Amino acid sequence: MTQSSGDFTAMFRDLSQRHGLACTHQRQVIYQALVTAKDHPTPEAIYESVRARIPSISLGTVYKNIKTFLEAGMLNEVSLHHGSLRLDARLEPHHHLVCRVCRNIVDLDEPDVAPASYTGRLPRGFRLERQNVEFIGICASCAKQQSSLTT
Amino acid sequence: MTQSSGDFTAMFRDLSQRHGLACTHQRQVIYQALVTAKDHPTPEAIYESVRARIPSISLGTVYKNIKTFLEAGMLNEVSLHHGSLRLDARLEPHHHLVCRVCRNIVDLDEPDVAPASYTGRLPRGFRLERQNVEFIGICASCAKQQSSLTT
DNA sequence: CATTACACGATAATTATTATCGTTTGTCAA
DNA sequence: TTGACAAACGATAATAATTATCGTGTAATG
Repeated sequence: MTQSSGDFTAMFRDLSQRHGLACTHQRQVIYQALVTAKDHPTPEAIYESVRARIPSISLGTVYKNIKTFLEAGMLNEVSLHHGSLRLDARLEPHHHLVCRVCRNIVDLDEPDVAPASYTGRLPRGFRLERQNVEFIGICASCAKQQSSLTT
Repeated sequence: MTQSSGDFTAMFRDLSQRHGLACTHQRQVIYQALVTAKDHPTPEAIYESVRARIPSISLGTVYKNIKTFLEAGMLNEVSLHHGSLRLDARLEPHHHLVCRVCRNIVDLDEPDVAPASYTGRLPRGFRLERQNVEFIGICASCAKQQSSLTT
C-alpha cells in the first residue's frame, strides 16, 4: 500500500512538474479521484469522494483544480456543450462540426457522413438506436487568434 | 407575407394538435424562432429573439415551452450532457455509449470502433483534429421501467 | 531558511434553470 | 357563440451549478 501510493505520488509530482503546476496534496487527491472513477463524474461527485480523505477541502478548490487540469490537457470533458442548453430543431438525422475553442457548431448533412460502427459487445439488454458523430477541430478565426498569442 | 406567415400558422396549429399541445401565440413564435435559427441557440438567445415580437413574454415561458417541445420530440438538444460538467480522465481516444433516458455513459474502446468519415467540404480554414462518436440508445433498466409505464 | 508567487478555504456573486401562484386564454361541447 | 375547465401565461421566488474575491497558508526556488 505504501508502495503503490508512493508510486502515485511520485508519478503525480512528475506529471505536475511537466505541466508547470505546483504539486499540492489537494491536487493529488483530486486527480486520483478523477482517474480512479469508473463512471464520468461531476465536480460535485469528485468533491464528495475527495472529502473522505480531506474533510476540510472546499468545493471551490475542486472546481478550480478541475479547470486547471482541463486547461493543462490532463483531463477531458465528456461534452463540449455543457453549461447552457443548445437546441436543434432539425429533426432529420445529421451530424456536427465543432470548434473546440469557440464551440460554434456547423451542421453536416447526413449523406456526406459515413457512420462509425462498433464491433464490440454491448452491455446486456442495451438497445442501440442511433449515433451522434462530432467532428472536432479548430475554426479559422480561432486558429488565427491562437497563433497571434504565441508570437 | 400574409401568405407565408399564414402557412406557418396553419402548419403549427396542425403540428400542435398532433402532439396534443394547445396552440398559443407564444408557442408559435418560440417554435418559429427555433426552426429559423441558423446556429444552435440557447434558451436565452431564443428569449431575446422572441422578445422582438412579443415584448411581454417571460423567460420562464420560453424555458417551459422548450421543455415541452423537447418532450414532444419536436426539438432536440445538441448534447445529452449539458447541465453539469462530466469529466473523463482517460486521455487515449475512445468513444461512448449513452442511454438517452438515464444518460449513463459507458466507455467503448477505440479498437472496437471504426470511425465515421466525412466526404463533404469543410468550412474554409477549419482544421479537423479528431472525432467523438456517441452511440445512443436505451439501457436495459430504463427500457424495463418505460415498458412498465405503458402497461 | 527566507522570499515570493501561487494555492487554499470561506464566502459572496453570478448564471442557468425550475417551481409557485394568481390571472388569462385556448379548447371543446352545449 | 358562449361558458366551463384545463392548461398556459407572466411575475417572481427558489434552487443548482459555477465563478470570483480575498485574506491566509504553503510549495518552489535559490
